[in-house]
Amino acid sequence: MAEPAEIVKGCMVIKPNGYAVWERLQRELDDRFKATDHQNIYLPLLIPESFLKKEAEHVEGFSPELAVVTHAGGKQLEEPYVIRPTSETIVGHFFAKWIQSYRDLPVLINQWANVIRWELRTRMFLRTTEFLWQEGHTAHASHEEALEEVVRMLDVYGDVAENVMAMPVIKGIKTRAEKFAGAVSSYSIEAMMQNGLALQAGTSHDLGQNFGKAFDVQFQSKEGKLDYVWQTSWGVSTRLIGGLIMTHSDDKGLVLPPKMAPRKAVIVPIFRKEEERGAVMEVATKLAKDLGAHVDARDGQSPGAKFFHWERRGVPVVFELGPRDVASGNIVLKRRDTGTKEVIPQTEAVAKLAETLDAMQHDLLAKARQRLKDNTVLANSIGEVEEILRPVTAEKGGGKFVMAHLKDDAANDARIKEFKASIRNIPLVDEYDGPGQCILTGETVDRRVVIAKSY
RNA sequence: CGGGGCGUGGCUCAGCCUGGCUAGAGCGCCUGCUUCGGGAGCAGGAGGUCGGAGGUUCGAAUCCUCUCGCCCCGACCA
Repeated sequence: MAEPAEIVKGCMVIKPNGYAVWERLQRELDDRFKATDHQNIYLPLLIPESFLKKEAEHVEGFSPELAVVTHAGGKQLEEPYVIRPTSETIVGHFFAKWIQSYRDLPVLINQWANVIRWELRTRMFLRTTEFLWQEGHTAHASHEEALEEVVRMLDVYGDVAENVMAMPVIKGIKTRAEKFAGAVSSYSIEAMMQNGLALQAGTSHDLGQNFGKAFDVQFQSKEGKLDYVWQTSWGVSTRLIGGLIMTHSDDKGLVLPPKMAPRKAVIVPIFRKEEERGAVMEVATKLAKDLGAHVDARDGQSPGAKFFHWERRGVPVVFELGPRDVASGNIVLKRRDTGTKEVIPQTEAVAKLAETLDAMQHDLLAKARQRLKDNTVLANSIGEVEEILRPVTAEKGGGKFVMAHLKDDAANDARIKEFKASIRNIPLVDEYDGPGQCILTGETVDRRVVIAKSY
């Protein structure tokens, strides 16, 4: 799917199979953005350095990871440009130009782009120096409306994660210590990987009027009063591909939920003699058309090699078609996730494929949900939490989502960090026992939070 | 930035400690024949300024100095 770029630190080359998965994700997300009235735009890659500094918390949060262009055209620039780590500041500038009246609101835009964050430690797909993502930016006339947008887009992310990627997530609010630099509050979807580690799979931020004030984005209300706009921003990235891989893959390689698979089915033709070839290829070509499948007609590769090839790439269904099947009017269907093989009449192939893809999509989600459930535990003391999570590492696995009552306070986040775990989020929906006493401060908090080790 | 590893045909690496003949292997690639229902076999073949610079030496992939880069593990993060 991808390989390290090698020539550029922390970057990767996303190869055709990986990029095709990204394109599927883009399609699913973009359709939903459009369906909720958002429009795509494109903003500059470079941002004047001074822009970043306009929002104090924002610059503080991002400064350490900025790549800065100081020279261009053979000369030193008067003001350096920052390569965007995200575009809130540049959006702020243009919102100020575009918005004067409540009639101009809401502004609902999205950008598909690449960004650069000079992280100290990178990891394929999960944290690369450059990554692809989408960033939605909206401006609203009221805080209520902005908050609705924040939750609406979080729901879109949750929908794609669960119903397309078959990756169950927990929606919730980040603690104040973990929120986006410059936001009033941040919402996230958190997924659990096969090793039990958490992956922040998407975020949606309530920016309040912070950027509105920093960039002077004012509008005149119906009542004639001037006010700053209420903004949101939300994004998911190529990290989702990493999440997909780590949610479903097995020892044999990638497993793609049918809805994420660029190729849902492949037919591997099998023939021994030249005279068998014609008959097999004829049937294979015809069936491929009906099935929307790809025929692997490569010469010089044995059928066995082809089976392994597609298996490793996660193609949901591989059909085997040989002289025997041509003679009997059957075809062999192999399902990727379970590995089960079935001989079916060719006439039923189309229906059987659809049925199998549906079942696989459903089963992968069910399996992932079960894993999430099995690895979520309750804890009622900090000692318990620490005991469960301290030994967990990405390599050793054994990760859990530990549900505990904990107050949203930076000191508490810091205590959790002592054993390298973190508060993933405060779930929007409390599936447990409601209010309880904070395991650190003893104060009453209204629900349990998710504590885990994460990528 | 701290710790560790690596740079030698397209890929993965051996060779380096203890300098010496024509720099090797596996995989991949090319040609031919036989194969083909779970990674085929045989035969022949192409392909390398040993990351870069300097030094020591009769002689350097190997020793020394400098340098560049990448990967992995910790502190920041979608």
